[in-house]
Amino acid sequence: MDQLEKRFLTARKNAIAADYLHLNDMQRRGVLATEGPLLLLAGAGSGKTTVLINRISNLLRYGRGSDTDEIPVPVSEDAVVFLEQYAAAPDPEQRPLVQFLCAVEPVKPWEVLAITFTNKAANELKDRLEHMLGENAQDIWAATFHSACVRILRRDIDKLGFTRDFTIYDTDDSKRVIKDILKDLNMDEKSFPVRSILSAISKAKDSMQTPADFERMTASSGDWFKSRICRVYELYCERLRSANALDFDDIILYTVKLLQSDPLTREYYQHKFRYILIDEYQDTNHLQYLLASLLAAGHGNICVVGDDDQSIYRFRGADIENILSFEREYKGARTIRLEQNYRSTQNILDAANSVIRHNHGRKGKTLWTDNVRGDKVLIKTAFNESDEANYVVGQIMMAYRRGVSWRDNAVLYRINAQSNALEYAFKRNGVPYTVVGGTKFFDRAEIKDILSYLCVINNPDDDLRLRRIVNVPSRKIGAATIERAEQLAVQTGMSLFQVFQNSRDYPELKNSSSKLISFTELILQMKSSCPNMELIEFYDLVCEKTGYVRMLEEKNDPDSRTRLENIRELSSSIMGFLENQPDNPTLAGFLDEIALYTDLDETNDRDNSVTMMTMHSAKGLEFPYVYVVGMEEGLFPGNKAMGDDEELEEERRICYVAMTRAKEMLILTNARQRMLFGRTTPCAPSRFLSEIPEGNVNWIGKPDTRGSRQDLTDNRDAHYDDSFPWHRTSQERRRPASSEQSFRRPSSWTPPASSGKTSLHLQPGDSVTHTAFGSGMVISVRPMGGDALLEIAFDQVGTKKLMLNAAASRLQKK
DNA sequence: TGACCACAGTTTTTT
DNA sequence: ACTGTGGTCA
Repeated sequence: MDQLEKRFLTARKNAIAADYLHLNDMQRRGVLATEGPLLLLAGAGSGKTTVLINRISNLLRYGRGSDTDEIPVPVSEDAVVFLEQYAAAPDPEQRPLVQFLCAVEPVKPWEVLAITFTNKAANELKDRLEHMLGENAQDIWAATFHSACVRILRRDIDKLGFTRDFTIYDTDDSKRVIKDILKDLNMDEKSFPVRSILSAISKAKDSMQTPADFERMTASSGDWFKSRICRVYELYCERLRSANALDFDDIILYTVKLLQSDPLTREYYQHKFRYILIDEYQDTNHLQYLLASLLAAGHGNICVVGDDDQSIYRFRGADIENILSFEREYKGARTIRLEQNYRSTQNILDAANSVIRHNHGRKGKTLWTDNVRGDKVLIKTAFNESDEANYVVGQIMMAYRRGVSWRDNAVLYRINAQSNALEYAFKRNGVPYTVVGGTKFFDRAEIKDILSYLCVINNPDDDLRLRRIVNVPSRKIGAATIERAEQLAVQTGMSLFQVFQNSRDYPELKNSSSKLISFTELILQMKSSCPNMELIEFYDLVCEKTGYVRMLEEKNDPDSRTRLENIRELSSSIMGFLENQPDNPTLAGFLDEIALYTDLDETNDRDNSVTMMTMHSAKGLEFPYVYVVGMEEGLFPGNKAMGDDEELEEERRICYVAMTRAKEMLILTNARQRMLFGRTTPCAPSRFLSEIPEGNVNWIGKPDTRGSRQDLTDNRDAHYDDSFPWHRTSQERRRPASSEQSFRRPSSWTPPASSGKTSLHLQPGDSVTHTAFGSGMVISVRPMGGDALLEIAFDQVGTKKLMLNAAASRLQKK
């Protein structure tokens, strides 16, 4: 290689790097190292998504130009000089020419596969890519493991003996199947809990054990218990197969099987995906690892991003070993650590680092930051859970008066049950809050019912969902009838629906035959009108013709009203689907989307309330003020983790995740006694608290330095007197540049006045009574064209959105 | 076939 | 404390 070529290579690298000067050194290395296996260890708040996005943009712009010594075209002195100048002083105008000179096989969008775990993450990735790359980004496969696999299976699953219109069973569907099997096998649900059977099956699938493999394994151990479960597993697979259904594990499992068994399909995808990126690699299970390595085997360009310290999903199969042994699995892998944190203050990071250092099975990373030292981490020991809740709400109210928005606060807990005491205190003090998690929209019975109708219309042979809705609303088709029909279905090999249709031919169904047939006709009639209608009109038709809506209207109690509203809500998510997915606006397309998309409640950025959620749900989020409650032995770490090192380390990682959510201020609280599951028990402070260096904390009411009497008597107002390190105003504090700043409001902020024709003036925090929904608290008021959208948290029926003018006559301010 | 009562379980959650 | 479920009875 001559001198000029050497100069060219250096100049090329520098010129490409010049496009990424806004990144720090490590981030830029992650962007430019395009070839071969790469492990990106991205600590909390280290700008991981930014690296992913820029990495993809680099691939599309320059291909492997930044990471190869190839020189595709002869080099001229002029070109080298030009690049050297560009690298020294980049001029955006020149970029096209730079791209022309530096690119080595620029990557096509459809050659990139970017996999995430959640739809939310996938969408965020897509949005940011589109923002950076424009239309081009549309063709990048940015998807969750499951949606990518469904896409692959919809093309080729017939090679595995399913048909391409397979349905997807969610966890509830799977449970239903297990329950049915247990009944058939005369097995007791108490000795064989559905949950643990399901997890045993999931585990077997994760290690690619067929029921036969499973049997072989258990036969040698002679474990009767396991052999029963094995039988259930066997039947479970059979039933899903005959229903042409896949559960969530199957989606990955069969994709792996397909790729393993069918060379053509395998080679197609291995060739197609030149570059593979996998986010949150620490959360992958064994099957997902296999899938990734199968796909990457073609070009070998696999980049995994993750943080072993944030692996908190062991209970659902995540195998931390995948990330720990990446370098061993992929020869020649490079590792880049992103350790600069842009989120938290020094004190918060020091505290979090010290806690996580107590773990052994980890890669080892130490986060550092340029941010200010900030306030010390605050630990508050409260008397009991309601004292704790009052303290938290009091601190948040004090901060509010100083100009901190409600939404700048998050309260994190280990288990959902802890939210009760908090909600009570927040309600009583009129502080708006939102609980994340709990019952999901798509888990509500009425939603499942309506979706089941749609599934059955889409595919009448879907026995499972048919059974769910055949008698809802009541059509006088009872359990006995269904039981008999089911037996016939098994005997004849027909689906339940077919048996219903032919019920006149079977004496044992004679009595209910007319009811059954009018039901099947109802379904078929709807099915035939489906192709001729807009999906949204069809939805209304289904709601009406099935009598489901009428059933709820006739009941007319608060509960039914909520259900009706949810059904209407579902129609708006159909509209959302139609907006986003113009390519496949069919019923089948919608059902596919819905099956993998459980998380439609986009967190409303505009409503201003304190967020309450589990530490698990908080992963990936950040808040200026974070309260972690329930820092007690037995709760966090939980009793179930005691004495199990692996579990304890997982709890510690959860603690690390929770602590690193905080940007400015971290408050940890524990109670000296707590009522949980109806029992009050004394609690010792969590071991994690003592793992924080004393220099980084300020512990209020540490158990051995203060009596408990005081807390008992004036816990209601105690929080106003507690010292809180407010020695600096939040405006003086240095915060990293981020979009979160934009919604900070001045301290004089008052909620927008409600407008409109009524004399009712409401603002967040007001208590109201509604003639139908009972008493509640106004969470937000948003003016809207002469009217206002109210969001009210009712004590009995949950949070509702109402239009002020329409609701005014039924509302009264307390 | 539907209503009522007793009883058990109760981490964390996505797809 | 609370909720959901399964079994029993009218």
